[in-house]
Amino acid sequence: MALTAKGRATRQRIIEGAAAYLRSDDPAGVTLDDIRAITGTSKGQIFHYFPDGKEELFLAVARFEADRVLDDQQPHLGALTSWAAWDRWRDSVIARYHAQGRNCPLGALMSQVGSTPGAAEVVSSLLNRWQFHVREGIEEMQEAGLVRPGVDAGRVAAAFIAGIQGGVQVLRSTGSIDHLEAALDTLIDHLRS
Amino acid sequence: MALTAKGRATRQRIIEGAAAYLRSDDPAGVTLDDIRAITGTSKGQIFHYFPDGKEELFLAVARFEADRVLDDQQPHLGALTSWAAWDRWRDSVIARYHAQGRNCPLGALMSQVGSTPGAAEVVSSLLNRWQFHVREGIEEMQEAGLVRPGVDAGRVAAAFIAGIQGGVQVLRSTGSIDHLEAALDTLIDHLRS
DNA sequence: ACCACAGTGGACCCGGCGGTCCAGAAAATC
DNA sequence: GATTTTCTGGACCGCCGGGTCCACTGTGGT
Repeated sequence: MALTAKGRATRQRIIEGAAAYLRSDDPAGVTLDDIRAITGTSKGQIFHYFPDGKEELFLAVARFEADRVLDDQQPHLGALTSWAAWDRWRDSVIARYHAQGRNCPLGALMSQVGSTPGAAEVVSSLLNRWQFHVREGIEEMQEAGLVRPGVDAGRVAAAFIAGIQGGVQVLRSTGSIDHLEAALDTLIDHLRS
Repeated sequence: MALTAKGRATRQRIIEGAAAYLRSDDPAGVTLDDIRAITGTSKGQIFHYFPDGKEELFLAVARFEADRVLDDQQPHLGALTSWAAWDRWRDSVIARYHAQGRNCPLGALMSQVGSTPGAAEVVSSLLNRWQFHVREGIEEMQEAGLVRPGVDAGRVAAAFIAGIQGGVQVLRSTGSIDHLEAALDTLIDHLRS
């Protein structure tokens, strides 16, 4: 399948349209017809660009969204070298999810994990990269003498990832962002102590 | 709808069978026909006991599972009055989810949240009760002088809930229980410091 | 013994959704 | 400008799954 410039544009339009739609609705209930309508395309095009149908399209959306998640935290996430930087990162995460409300792109991915095998790998990769950045940040703080050397950077980074994921999940379920804030603040406190 | 003893038994059989099945499979893909087959019943019975169909049945399952989640952590969760008790609780949570692997009853509930309104309330209530017990534990430890009074019990309890939820979610996505352990250990460490 | 109502089984209906197919428009290649 | 390839539109199909219906079988009360 060789794509022309026009073809690539259409394919991208489908992915981004589907992503936006999945972000704002129950992923399980989204149909190809919805996406067709939203993106102003036709069934023919969807299956032209994604021969394996829904699964392939959703996987492409998952990859697209996974990249967005980390991009939205930059440049803060990439340079956690001072307490002020940590606070800025914290604020950016809170702000992002606060704005997004209960509609989480990652949630859409997660719920696909069970069904499609490739999705698990996308989520896994995202989580790894995320945790890596946090761990780097902790280690840099340790080198700068700002965090106690006894702290296990890998372990605390893992706790951050868990706390954020859980906080977002609670946000999705209850609409309250308190848990996300509590998790971030408590763990940053822990680093400071 | 007056239920005889037999009726109640059948109704319960449906709920428990459905719960077990939902626990071990992708919730979104489970059909009434699956449940009918598993529980050895018929369509007629399902709609006899759950007139509103799938939604009502799933809600009943959700309530059933929500109770189980807390019951499985007892008696530890109800008496977090010493460091040893906290460790036992930690171990029981890890053991439970380790045994359960990537199949999480709460996950099934969560993915229903978007669709059915009642599910949100069930999850919300579960999370509240859970967090309440943890908070009580922290406060008791403070009263006993084992935890620094400066710790905000409510906030740290919220962080625990977030950490556990996130840890379980990572477990579901990647199959690794490391994040759950890291979250619990880091937060308990935080209390100890 | 009878009757009323709970319990049970399963055939059936119908709408929705993923997926197929093909014909025609646009565009690249020569 | 002819031909080949890509792109687009939409009619159509088949299956699957939730829900309905009704006939039949217990079962408990009087």
